Amino acid sequence: MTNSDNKLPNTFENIYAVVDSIPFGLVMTYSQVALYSGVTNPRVVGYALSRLNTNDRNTPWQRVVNSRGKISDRSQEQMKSQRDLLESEGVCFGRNGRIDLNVYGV
DNA sequence: AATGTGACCGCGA
DNA sequence: TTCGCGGCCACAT
Repeated sequence: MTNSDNKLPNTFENIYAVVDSIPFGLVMTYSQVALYSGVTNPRVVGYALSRLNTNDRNTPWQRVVNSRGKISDRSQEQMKSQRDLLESEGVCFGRNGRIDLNVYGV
């Protein structure tokens, strides 16, 4: 066991681990994921998730939304699939496409 | 080593 | 209430 083996796992691994822990049917904001994974800036979480597209994992990326309870801007295609996936988990979207974080938040 | 970039967030208008 | 702008930090090049 060398000293270099003591270093913490890289940021992405931490982020993915937290996202993996989000329960079925619930959502977390980027800020929350950042907080729980030890990252200071929530933007990094979005960055990590965007890189997830290329790595196939069973990570429930759809359960991460922004602080307003809305799906973050991206291609229409991706946004629609995220919404579909969440609705299939029983998450209800309000009138302006918002999720009530007091109900579905962790 | 330096610069660019982003699935964010909070605040002021 | 919605919209625009700046600040933030870690990954990519």
